[in-house]
Amino acid sequence: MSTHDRALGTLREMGYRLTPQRMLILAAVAEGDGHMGVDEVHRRAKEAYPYVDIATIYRTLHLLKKLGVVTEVAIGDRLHYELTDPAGKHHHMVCRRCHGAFNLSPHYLEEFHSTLMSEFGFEPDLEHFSITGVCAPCREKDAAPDKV
Amino acid sequence: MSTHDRALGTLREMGYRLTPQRMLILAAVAEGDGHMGVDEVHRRAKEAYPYVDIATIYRTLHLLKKLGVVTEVAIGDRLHYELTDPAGKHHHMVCRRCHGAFNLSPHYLEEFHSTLMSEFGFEPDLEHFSITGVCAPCREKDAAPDKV
DNA sequence: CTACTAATCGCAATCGTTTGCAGGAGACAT
DNA sequence: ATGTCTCCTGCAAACGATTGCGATTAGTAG
Repeated sequence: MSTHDRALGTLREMGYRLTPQRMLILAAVAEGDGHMGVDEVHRRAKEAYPYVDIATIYRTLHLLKKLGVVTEVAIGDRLHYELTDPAGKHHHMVCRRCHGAFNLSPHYLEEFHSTLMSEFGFEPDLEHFSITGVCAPCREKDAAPDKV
Repeated sequence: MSTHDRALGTLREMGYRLTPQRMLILAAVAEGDGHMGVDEVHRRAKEAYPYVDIATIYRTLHLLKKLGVVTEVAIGDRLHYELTDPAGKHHHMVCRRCHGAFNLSPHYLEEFHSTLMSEFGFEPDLEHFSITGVCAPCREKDAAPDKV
């Protein structure tokens, strides 16, 4: 049973209707490898059913996110979506140059989390967390620019 | 010489024009205590000159940010602006409940920064950094709800 | 002070996202 | 299969933010 099928079950269990649009949108996110932009989900969904409205894409992605079926990732200043990783949560490092997204184990944030808690009593939301920066390959390119 | 005056000088030095609108907008940010939303900057600027367009507010704030005169802070999902802290950079912890913003010394992120560098060669942008979460007072309120 | 030039502005159009609303369709009982 | 009840959808309007464009104006030179 795929993550995708299980997600359809989750919808029903939580009392939400299983509409063609929702199945289409979920399928689109599941088929795409990695993070998908809203417009790409829309484009894919329209291939199967041209009348899906962009508003439905947004509403459905928000619903799936609320159910924990998909995860929201900020890439640049746009939100992207991916099937929630069943092997465990992870964060993202997003490269400002190439817009590549790299997974980061939560382990690297544990200490930071507990420091904020003990020092300030501040409980940070680290689930919806992505760090912008420059990845190693792009930094190398900057340091030693190729002949143009 | 105030930070505000120095900022006007910075504009001229960098070859930008010193227009009434820019002075108004900078004054609005300087007068406000702490982070100001774009609409509040607009409202204040309009008090002195009712024709300032919201587009000018955005363009000017982006310019001032590029010059390092103001700092952009994400509060909730809206961007806010404050005069760049001359006493040194700081990050923000923003409470998801009360929308309060608390300063965080960069010191707390140093180790995280160097870990990402050494482990992944990833150079994170930690300047434009704010952490969403729940502050101590709001957490207490949650734990021991008052009689309504 | 006047004239010139390009930066800057206000306006309006546009973008991506969200929301209100009326009609359409899942789910469930009969 | 039919009906009933809501949830859900598509449409269009609205929102905050950005951009193109012609008009205005800051800065500089004469």
